Amino acid sequence: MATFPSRPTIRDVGRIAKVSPGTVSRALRGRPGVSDETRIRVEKVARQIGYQASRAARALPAGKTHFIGYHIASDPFNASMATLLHAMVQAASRADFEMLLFSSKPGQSTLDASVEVLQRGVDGFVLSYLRPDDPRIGLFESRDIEYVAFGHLPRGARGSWVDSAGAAGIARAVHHVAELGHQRVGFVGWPEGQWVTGDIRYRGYVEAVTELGLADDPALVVRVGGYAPEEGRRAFHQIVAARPTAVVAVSDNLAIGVMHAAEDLGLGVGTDLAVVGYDDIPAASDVRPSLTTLRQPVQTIGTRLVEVLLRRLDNPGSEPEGVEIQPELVIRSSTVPASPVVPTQI
Amino acid sequence: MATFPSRPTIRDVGRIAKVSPGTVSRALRGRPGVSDETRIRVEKVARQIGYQASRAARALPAGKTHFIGYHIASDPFNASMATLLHAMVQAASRADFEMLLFSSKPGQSTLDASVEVLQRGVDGFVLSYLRPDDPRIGLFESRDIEYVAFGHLPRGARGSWVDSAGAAGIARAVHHVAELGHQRVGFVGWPEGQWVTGDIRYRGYVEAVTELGLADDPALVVRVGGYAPEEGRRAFHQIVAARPTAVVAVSDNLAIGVMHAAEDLGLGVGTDLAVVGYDDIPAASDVRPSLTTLRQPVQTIGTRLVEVLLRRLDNPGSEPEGVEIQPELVIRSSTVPASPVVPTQI
DNA sequence: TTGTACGCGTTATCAA
DNA sequence: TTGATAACGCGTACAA
Repeated sequence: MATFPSRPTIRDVGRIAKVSPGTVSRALRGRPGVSDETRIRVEKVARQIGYQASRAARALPAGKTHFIGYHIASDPFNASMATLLHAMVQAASRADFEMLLFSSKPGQSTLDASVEVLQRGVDGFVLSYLRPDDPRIGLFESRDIEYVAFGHLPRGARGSWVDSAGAAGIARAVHHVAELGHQRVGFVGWPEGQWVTGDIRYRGYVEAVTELGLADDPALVVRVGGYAPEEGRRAFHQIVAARPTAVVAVSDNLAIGVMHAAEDLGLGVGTDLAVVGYDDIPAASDVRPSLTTLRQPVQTIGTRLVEVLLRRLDNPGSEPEGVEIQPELVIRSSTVPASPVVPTQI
Repeated sequence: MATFPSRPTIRDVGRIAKVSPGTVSRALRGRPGVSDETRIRVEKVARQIGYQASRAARALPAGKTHFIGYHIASDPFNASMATLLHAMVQAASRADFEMLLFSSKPGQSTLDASVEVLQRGVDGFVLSYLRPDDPRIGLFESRDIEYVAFGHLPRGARGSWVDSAGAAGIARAVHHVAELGHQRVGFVGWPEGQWVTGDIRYRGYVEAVTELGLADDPALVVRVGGYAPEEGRRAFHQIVAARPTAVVAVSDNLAIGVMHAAEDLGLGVGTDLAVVGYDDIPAASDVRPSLTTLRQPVQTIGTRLVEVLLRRLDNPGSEPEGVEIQPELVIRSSTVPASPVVPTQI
């Protein structure tokens, strides 16, 4: 690569390839109206001098920034973030897009932060942590901004989304422990109406319990607002009086908290109490007993999110897509046949 | 906020505030030559109509993109990534900068990926996973590109960096287990010369062992190339013949692997074998026994990284800064007084 | 203290 | 198939 004193521009390419800047642009962007011969020559020169179009200069006339915005939350328990982001960045780069990270300034709403980034220029958004009444949806839909959500959309939203099949997944978990002989299956979830995805997972629990004729006791259900294992621990203490012999949680972190609570109470996880998580974060295989869980293929999800978004960006009129990915039940040591004995009381 | 049909531009602000676009720019960017009265009026109008300068239009004439590039690696075991990125994004946004994520395309080197984003336009880089002979350093220094590294720099590099005090931290861990009575302390590290930070941590181990007069047996030291607990597990199997009663690892994930190996061998962690990790990832408090570890304040590190970089971006002539942050030894259940009994043999 | 005019690197339009 | 030219929205000299 010839070393240039400063960044080579489209004019440099043009001068060397003996064509006008306009032709260089057409050739490199794959637009029609360029002879194959010229296109090849231009591409070769561009490669040789290491030409890369300036983002800014490209965005200005075209009105397209080639940026995808992602609002990053402060969630220290999200162990899969690195994987998700990496997958998104990879998928984006394949289509010549880049991921722009932003977050809310202290006291600023996610909505306002999104508006700010939007005004500065992004072509679309990937949304996480979506609430049922999330104002971002209204904003984007009213302004025709493309978005795709990680997680099912609330009723009424007409956008694209990618999610693991939460209802089916949780139902699968309930079936699994039921097959092991458990009758009283607890559920540790998030507050109703907090996350769309959380509500769906709860639905899977209810459906499975009903279908299987398991104990349908409201005292077996508990909801927590956060993500930390500690919340799962407190949660289990709240339902232990209802004598669950198995617990299904909406996340691995909460499930690990349940395991800690069992330890507090002298209950043996796997023996006295079966526990199932959701996500399959690395810690799920690190804890002892290792945690049975529903594996969410985060990498695939990240890739699909971006692919779906880019497809809509390419043809704005197209139908929104919803992609559901079946989570895989990974059976480990936290679920073994139910103990015939009633668990120890506190 | 008045709703604009499309993005409000600097002209819109000017028209409403009854000043020229030039004055709007000067007022909003805090440049001299604007009366306080005018500046306040302009700022008010800008706020009212929700004006945000277009990134592209701003970058073009100024030659400054207000982007910080970060090469995101695919490391599923990096549980702190979300926290680090969030801290960096926050710190950047305070100074009106944004974080741009990029990664290497399949088969592409980190260097080439960096050159690509650089040509497209970024003002500086935050570097992770830095190797002693990392070619990025030469590139950036020869082209006067500002960068700051998460981790100590290799000898000869003259850039800024932020790191936890790895040598002091590991030494602190060795002192801790020595105080508990351990004489044969193993070390699970990365291959020499692989990561600058890894070599420094090893130095802390050697120094402490020497200073304390502990067993200085090469068979107590083992290095692994990866990050997965499984690597730590294999590592411990390799050094168990040297009869360590304590092990210090360069990461929590490796330490957790050591705990698994102890389980394989029927050794009780905390009783037969003391284990210390590094990082304090969430899983460190999830495993049982909970893991004693050196807490790396990732959030602080992320903030400082960006602050240090921005300071150099502001005054390019300034001296590079090196910031060392003391890790905190968090004592948990994996380190208890040494057992008087020789550990079980395989 | 403020306004005007130019240019940044690219893409789109229109003419050749 | 190609070249010339006019934006795109902003920052900044320079002029007023």
